[in-house]
Amino acid sequence: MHLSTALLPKAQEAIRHLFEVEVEQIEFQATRKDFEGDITLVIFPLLRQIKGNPVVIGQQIGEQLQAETNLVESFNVVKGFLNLVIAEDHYVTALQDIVSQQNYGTLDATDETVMVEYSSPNTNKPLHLGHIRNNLLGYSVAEILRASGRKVLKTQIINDRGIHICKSMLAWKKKGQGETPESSGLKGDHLVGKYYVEFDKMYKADIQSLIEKGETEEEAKKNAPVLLEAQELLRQWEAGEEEVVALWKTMNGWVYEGFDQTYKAMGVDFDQLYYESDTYLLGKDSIEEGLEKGVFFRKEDGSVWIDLSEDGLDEKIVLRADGTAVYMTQDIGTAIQRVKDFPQITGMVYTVGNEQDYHFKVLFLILQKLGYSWAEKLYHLSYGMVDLPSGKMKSREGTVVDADDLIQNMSDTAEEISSELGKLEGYSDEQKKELYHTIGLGALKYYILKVDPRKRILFNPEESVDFQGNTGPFIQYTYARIQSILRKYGEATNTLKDLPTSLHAKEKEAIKALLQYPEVIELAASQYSPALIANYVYDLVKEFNSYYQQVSILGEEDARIRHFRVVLSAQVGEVIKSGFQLLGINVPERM
RNA sequence: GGUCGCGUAGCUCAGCUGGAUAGAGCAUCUGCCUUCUAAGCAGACGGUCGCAGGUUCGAAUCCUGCCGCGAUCACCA
Repeated sequence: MHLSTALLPKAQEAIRHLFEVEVEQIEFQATRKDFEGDITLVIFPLLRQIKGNPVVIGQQIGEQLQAETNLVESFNVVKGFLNLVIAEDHYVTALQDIVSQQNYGTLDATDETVMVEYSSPNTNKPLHLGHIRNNLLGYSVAEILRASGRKVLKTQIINDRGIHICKSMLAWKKKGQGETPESSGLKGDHLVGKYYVEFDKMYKADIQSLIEKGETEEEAKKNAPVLLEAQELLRQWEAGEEEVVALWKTMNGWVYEGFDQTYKAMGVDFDQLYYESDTYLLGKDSIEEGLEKGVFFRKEDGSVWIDLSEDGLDEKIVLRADGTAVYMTQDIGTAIQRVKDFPQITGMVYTVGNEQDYHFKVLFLILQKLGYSWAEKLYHLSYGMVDLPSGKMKSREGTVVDADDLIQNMSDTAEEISSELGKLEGYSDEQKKELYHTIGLGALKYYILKVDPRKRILFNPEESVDFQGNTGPFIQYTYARIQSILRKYGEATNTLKDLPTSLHAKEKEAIKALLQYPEVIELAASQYSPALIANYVYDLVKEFNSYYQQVSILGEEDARIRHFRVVLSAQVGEVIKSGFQLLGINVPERM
C-alpha cells in the first residue's frame, strides 16, 4: 500500500475531527532533503476550506495524526508544510512486501493489446544513428507498456519497394559487375547502400552535364537520364517484370541479412513483420467507404480529399486523380489490415520522427472519422532528430553515423576501459567480449534513452559517449557490485528473516526509492517515456551507492542486520535489472 | 506567413498533474582505496529557468505576446 493512500483517510479523519470539514483531496509530496521528515502534507490548499494560520493548522493536524496513527512517529511544521516522520517499521514491512513479490513493479494485467511499430527502414541503405534512436525508443516503450499490464505486439513495416531501392538496383546493374556480399566481403545492407551512394554520384554527374547543355538546375534534376532509368525500373517492378523483380528480391535479401545482424547486435526484435510491397495497394477500399460516408470528397479532377479545417488543419489528399495511392492511403489501409490480422488490438503506437507529426495527426483523425473504435488509442511516439555538429545526417552524402560502426566503437571503448581497470581475472575471451558489448551498448542505449524523446539530440562523434557519472555503465557497475556481495554472502536473499528494530537513514532512503518503482512504470507507460525509467534508476543507484559507501554490508557483525542489508541490496539489484530491462539494457554479473 | 515542438549552470540533461532555498552528470578544484569492485563516495565552484506581461497565497511548471532554434504546411515517402 502506498504511503499517501494510507495516510489520506487518516488525515481526512483528523481534519474532520479538528475542523468539522470534509476534504476530498490532500496534497502529499516527498519531503525535501533539507528538512526532517519522509512525507509532507501541504497545508495551503486546505486554506480554502479551513480559515486560519497555516502553521497553526499544520501543528494541529500533526498532533492529531501523531496521536491517531502509529504510522506517524513525529512531525514538524515549516511555513505551510507539515513534515511527517514515518515510523521505521513501516519501511521494514514495505521492504518485506516488495521482496515477496515476483516481478516487483510490474502492474496487473489489463485486457489491452497494443501494437508498437518501430524501425520501419528503407531497404536501400544500412541503419544509422537515427534508426538507433527509433529502435531503442520503440523497443523500450513496448517493454514499458508490457510491464504496465498490456499485451504488446512489436512490428515494423519494411519499406522494401519504391524509387529508393530502384536507385540502388540501377547503380548495381551499371557498376556492380555482379558484386555480392560474399564476393566483396561487405555486409549486405552496406553493399546495397554503397550503390545508393553510387547512384547519387551518377545522378549528380548527369545533372551537371545537362546544366552544361543549357538546362536549368530544376529541369536537369527532373531529366537526368539515370533518374529516368530508375523510374523506369520502378514501373517495370510494378508491372511485375521477372528480371527486375528477381534483382529486387536478391538485393533486398542482402539487406535483410544485414539488418538481422544489426538488430541482433542492438538487441531488438519483432513479433510481426509487414512489407510495403504487400501493403502499398491497401487503403483504396477505405477511400470508397469514406466517400460513401461523406468523410472524404472528390474533386473535379477525380482526386479524393478530406477537409480537416474544422479540426484546425487543412485539406489533405488521400487518393490521386489517376486513382493511385498516396502515402496516406497506404497508412490507412495498413492500420486497418493490422487490426484484421490481430483483432485483439486496442491501440497502436507509431515510433516515427517528429518530421511526420502532421501526417500522423491527419491519419489518426481520418481513422477516427471512419469510425474505428481503436482509432481513439493511436499514439504517435514522436521523437526529435539526431543531428551531428555538422548538421543533418544524409546517407547519400555519407555524413551518417553508421549503426554497426557505432555499436562496435562503443564496445571497443568498453574494452579499453575494462582492460585498464583489469578486474576481469578468470573471464574467458568469450565472456570478456560479451561483457564489452553489454557495457558499450549499455552506454549508448542509456545515453539516448535518458533524454526526453521529444528533444533533438546533438551527437558529437568526437566526444565519445561517457562511461562515468549519469551513464549506463555507472548503473551496470552498481549492479555488478551488488552481485559480488550476493556471491560472497551465499545465502538466499528472497526473504527477510528477522526484522531490524532500527534503520540507517540511507536504508530508509533506499527503501523509499524502491517504493516508487511501480508508479514510475505507470507514469512512463502513460507518457510513453523511457526517460522516466532511466532517471528513476539513476536516482535509485545514486542512493544505493551512497549507502554502500557509508555502511558496511557484509562487514556487519550482527547476522540479522547483515541479512537485512544483503536483502535490501539484492532488491535494489533486482529493480536495477528490471528497470534496465525496460530500457533494453543488460546488466553484468561482474565488470 | 500558418501550425507543432523545443529554449533550465561553460557543456549534456532532470525537475510528475503549480508548492519550501531550481537538482544531477561532465568539465575545473579539494578530500577518500591495509575494510563488501574508486566505472565509486564526500565536498567546492557554477543559474536574471530565452524575454515581457498575466492568473495564483505560491509559477521553471498554467495563459498571452515577443525573441531564438528546429520541424511541417506536395497528386513525395
